[in-house]
Amino acid sequence: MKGTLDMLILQTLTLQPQHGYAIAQHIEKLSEDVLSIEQGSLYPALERLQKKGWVTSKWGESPTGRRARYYTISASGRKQLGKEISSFERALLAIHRVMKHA
Amino acid sequence: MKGTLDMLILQTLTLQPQHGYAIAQHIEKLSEDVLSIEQGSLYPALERLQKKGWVTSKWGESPTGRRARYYTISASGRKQLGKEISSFERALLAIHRVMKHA
DNA sequence: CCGCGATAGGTAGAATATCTACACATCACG
DNA sequence: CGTGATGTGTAGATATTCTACCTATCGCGG
Repeated sequence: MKGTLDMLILQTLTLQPQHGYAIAQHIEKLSEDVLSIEQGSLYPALERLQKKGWVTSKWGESPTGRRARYYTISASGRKQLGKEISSFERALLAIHRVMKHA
Repeated sequence: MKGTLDMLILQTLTLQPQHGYAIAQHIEKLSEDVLSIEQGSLYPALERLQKKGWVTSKWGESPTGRRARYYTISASGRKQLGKEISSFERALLAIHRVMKHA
């Protein structure tokens, strides 16, 4: 699904700060492999979110001992997430109205 | 919503053959003005659908007496619509699983 | 009669998002 | 020693959509 990556990432980060690779794995696993987050989408998306101030990041160490950049959702990020969820649901309802005939 | 325009157009054409302007109006009205189909998206999309063989078109006359190109969904278009609906629903479920926590 | 909004079709170019395909590095395991 | 998993990232192509135009006809109010 196009245009939902930011929302999915932000949602994932509400659980806990995570590094990029883990975010992608989390989403793929929860979606039962329906959604796949390519690296070429993931990292630009994370940069985008950071540039907008919706996430912050710092270098850390992953559970496997490797260097990893941990992302944390900010207050404005949570606000943005709320907006994205409601506009997503709004659009969904609208599509539903068109598709379910009438 | 990105990537759903083709589906919405094809769905609209299952009701009856229609010209571009009417398709856009139909979708906008049914969606209660949540979705808006810009001409710059609509006509390229119709060309795309035609190139793929999912719709056919011919010149006709609109109820207001103006020249208008009428689009009709083809058999392969209906097949494609089915595919798009199921992949849409599949993706939707996947997103739901990610968003509704877990 | 004249202008304007609605109806109808269309294009050009920019912006955006995503994907494919790389490159790099470390670690564990066979 | 090689391969797959973990981890970050970039370059370039592709696709879709949007903004902003252009053309033309019709009906209506002033």
